[in-house]
Amino acid sequence: MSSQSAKLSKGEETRALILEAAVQHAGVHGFEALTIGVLAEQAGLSKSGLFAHFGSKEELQIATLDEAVRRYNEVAFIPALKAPRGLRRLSMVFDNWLQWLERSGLKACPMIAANTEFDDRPGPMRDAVVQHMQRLNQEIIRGVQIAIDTGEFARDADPEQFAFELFGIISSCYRSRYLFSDPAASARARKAFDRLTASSLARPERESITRRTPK
Amino acid sequence: MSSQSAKLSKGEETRALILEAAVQHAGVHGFEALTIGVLAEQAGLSKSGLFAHFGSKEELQIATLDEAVRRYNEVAFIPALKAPRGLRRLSMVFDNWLQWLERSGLKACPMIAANTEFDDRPGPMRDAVVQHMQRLNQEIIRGVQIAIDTGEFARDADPEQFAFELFGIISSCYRSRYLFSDPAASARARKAFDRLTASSLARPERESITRRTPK
DNA sequence: ACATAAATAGAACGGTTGTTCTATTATTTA
DNA sequence: TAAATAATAGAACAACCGTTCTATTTATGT
Repeated sequence: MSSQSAKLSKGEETRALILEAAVQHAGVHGFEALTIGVLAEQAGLSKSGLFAHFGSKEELQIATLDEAVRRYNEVAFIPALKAPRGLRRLSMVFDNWLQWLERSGLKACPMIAANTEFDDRPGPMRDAVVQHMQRLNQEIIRGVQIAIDTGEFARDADPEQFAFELFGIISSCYRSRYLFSDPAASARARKAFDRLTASSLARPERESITRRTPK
Repeated sequence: MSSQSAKLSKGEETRALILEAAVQHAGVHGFEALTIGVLAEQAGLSKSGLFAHFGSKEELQIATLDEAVRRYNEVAFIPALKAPRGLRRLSMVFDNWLQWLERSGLKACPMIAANTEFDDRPGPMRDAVVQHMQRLNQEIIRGVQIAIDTGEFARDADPEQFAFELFGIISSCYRSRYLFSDPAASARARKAFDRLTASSLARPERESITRRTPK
């Protein structure tokens, strides 16, 4: 089940090795702390040797973000597409999202780090973050639209609002986990997600669910 | 209506001036980028002159975070306490939270920056962040509990779950605003908040609200 | 195997980092 | 106003930053 390219040139090989360390480091210490020297030592290279692979620190940062997103898609998003269209797929996208750090062996999420680090600092790095996040947002919106099409969600459900709230749940889950060290974080996120989907369900189903604890 | 101390010593005065610049800088560029040199230049001081006020970079970071939290309480949280107990107060806490950056003239939120920057990096700075955020979380929980006591919220409403989701809405609002530049961000946050409170309302009210668009 | 190209090392660059000194001013207190 | 104290400046420190060179080693295509 090895997914990609058959043969890596020496350059591509070490580049991948560098990005492995870089993704890990960026998540924990941020993209600005992604220094050439530290990274070179961590990868067993000289500063100039590592530098030659990217040409500038900024390009290294962008390459690291790209790699993080690539991994997210590989271990979380794409696998969720094998779930049947509609609510179940949406639910799997959500579950995989919550688990993607453990799946890829990361201690912290580089995407979230990049998000807050560059959301108010114009430049190529910010542009890259915006592009990636917009795309992810669009995927969620599309997933909701599909759930409307299957008839599971109400026709007047609001995909953009759904995506907005979904991002919020993920954010809060990360804070609960890594800042508050709350073991119930994932359960709370699940509960929030269920409440979110319940409010989007087509009417007959929705009533039956909101009333399931009538007393 | 000038709230605090009558007279500032020269030291306290420049310290406040430094922290003004520091809070602004930390929000945009992060707490690690809170360098002595840049900050000294920005405040019109020598490096060593500024340094003497804090003793270490770490203490400067902590002082900056403390100042940011103090301001948040001053312009957002405390003013919301004059709203009547219960849902209306909770609603005002939420509104003021969404507006506190403009109210204090900040371009980015230092608390959120600190949150993602130190959530996975042990040390005194992380401890300070955790403490502040736990306290804020506790205030929200207490606000929900009050709304239960007034009878507005159902007796089985879950204050911790409410706080969890509230944090998520705020987070998502910031991303929508500053990363996506979405002018509808605040409106979406409001809508999410209304949906959140609706699901916590005492039964009679809740039914009347969830059914307000029966068709 | 050999020529060509790619990958890496090492030294050096000016600049900045946090921090520690010693002086020298300002400010407060008596 | 004089003495004591606090606030600030300036120079120096080793350590690191990103980047640019020139060599030298290693991998690649024929």
